Amino acid sequence: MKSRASKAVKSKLPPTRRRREPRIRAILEAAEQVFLENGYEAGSLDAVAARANASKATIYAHFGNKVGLFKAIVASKIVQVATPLREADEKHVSVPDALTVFGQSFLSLLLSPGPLKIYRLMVAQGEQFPELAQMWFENGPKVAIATLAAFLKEHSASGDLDIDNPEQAAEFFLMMMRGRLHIRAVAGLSKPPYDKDVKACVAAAVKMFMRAYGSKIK
Amino acid sequence: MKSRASKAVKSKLPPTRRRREPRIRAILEAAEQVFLENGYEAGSLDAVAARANASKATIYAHFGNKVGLFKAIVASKIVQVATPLREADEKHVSVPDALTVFGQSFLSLLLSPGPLKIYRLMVAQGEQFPELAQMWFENGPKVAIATLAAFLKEHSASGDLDIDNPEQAAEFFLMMMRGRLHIRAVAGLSKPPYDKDVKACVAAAVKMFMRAYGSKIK
DNA sequence: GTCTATAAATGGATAGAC
DNA sequence: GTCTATCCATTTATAGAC
Repeated sequence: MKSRASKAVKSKLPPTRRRREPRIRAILEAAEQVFLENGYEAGSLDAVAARANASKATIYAHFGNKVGLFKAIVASKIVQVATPLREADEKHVSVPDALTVFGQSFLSLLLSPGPLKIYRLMVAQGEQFPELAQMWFENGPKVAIATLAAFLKEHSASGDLDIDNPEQAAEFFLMMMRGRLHIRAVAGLSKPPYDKDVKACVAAAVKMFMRAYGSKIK
Repeated sequence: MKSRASKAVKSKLPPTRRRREPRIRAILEAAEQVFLENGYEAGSLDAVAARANASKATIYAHFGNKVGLFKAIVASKIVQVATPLREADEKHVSVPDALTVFGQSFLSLLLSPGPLKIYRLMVAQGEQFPELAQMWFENGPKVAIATLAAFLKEHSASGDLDIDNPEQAAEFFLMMMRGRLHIRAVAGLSKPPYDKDVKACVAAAVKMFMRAYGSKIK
């Protein structure tokens, strides 16, 4: 059923023409597809090899075993999907506007396919791969909280907000935005696009947040 | 390694002595253990049979196939762990006190082993079993929101609270309580007991909630 | 470095006896 | 209703050639 035309490929691409580490990139891409789509248990190395147009022996030569390949691919994907979080610039007029912009980009990221699949993997396999779970938490949730907390602390010092515990307030805001949206998405109960829901959730969360923490002195 | 002394058992328990549906109960219990502990893919029917001291053929006779057994066991477990949510009585003095009591029991439930494992299963396999995911959401998150929303609506009408959208406010409160606690627990990054964290999270959420929604007229 | 071929084990599912 | 025994597909992993 799953025939691979490896003979034809081999004749068309002589060894010298191939770049160094020729199959590694293909294997990594294939593994990302397979594991993120099917999970760790259901993702087979046969499927990875077929998708990468490589042999299983090559996979073992480079990654040792299934665990090694899984760790490599998930670790790289974690960093990859988390990078947008580190590019948070705030040059906005009012605090609510800044919260809205930040919130929308954060929530959109959270609901996009990559992070959603990583979340599923971490929830399902976190106990089996503690280092990955740790890495995911440090690069994802923790960064989001810290980034927002810094912003809140700043604007609390300047009198725009009235916040005792910026970290906690940041957590509250991020959690409130999620509401039912994220939980339903990860369980497969809702499908994209989420644009409209994202805007509504962020707006509601901003309103509630300002009601609680908006400076009364003005 | 996994030898089963089925011969001895058979001679000691004659057919008439066994209750009706003799092996079903044992199989169900074993399946709950195996699937909740290992997930759907990694949970094998061999393991279920061994734990139930039954044969795989008996499993197939009763449940048809692996999917059938999985659905049966998860559906029953969903109802089982969700029942405490439906027993919410509120006869407390102040609104903050009621929120605290409700919040603590809710958050403790959310972090206890059963619900935690069901959550992992639903996140990992939700797309594969939409009916189960639906059932879980209706019996879990939805009930929690509805219960709290009814309480909030009541106390908003009586002037204790100042809330436009009770459902949304309920969602906010439930999400705020969770904070980092739930996400870290499901990913295996923290272990019980959570008692101290639960109290702290609930107290913080109640404080923030009252700050936003506490009636100003009094 | 990469392949083909194959070993070794596991796991879902069934046939047939009792 | 339950068991033993078995089938067959899949899957992890390796040996050895090129």
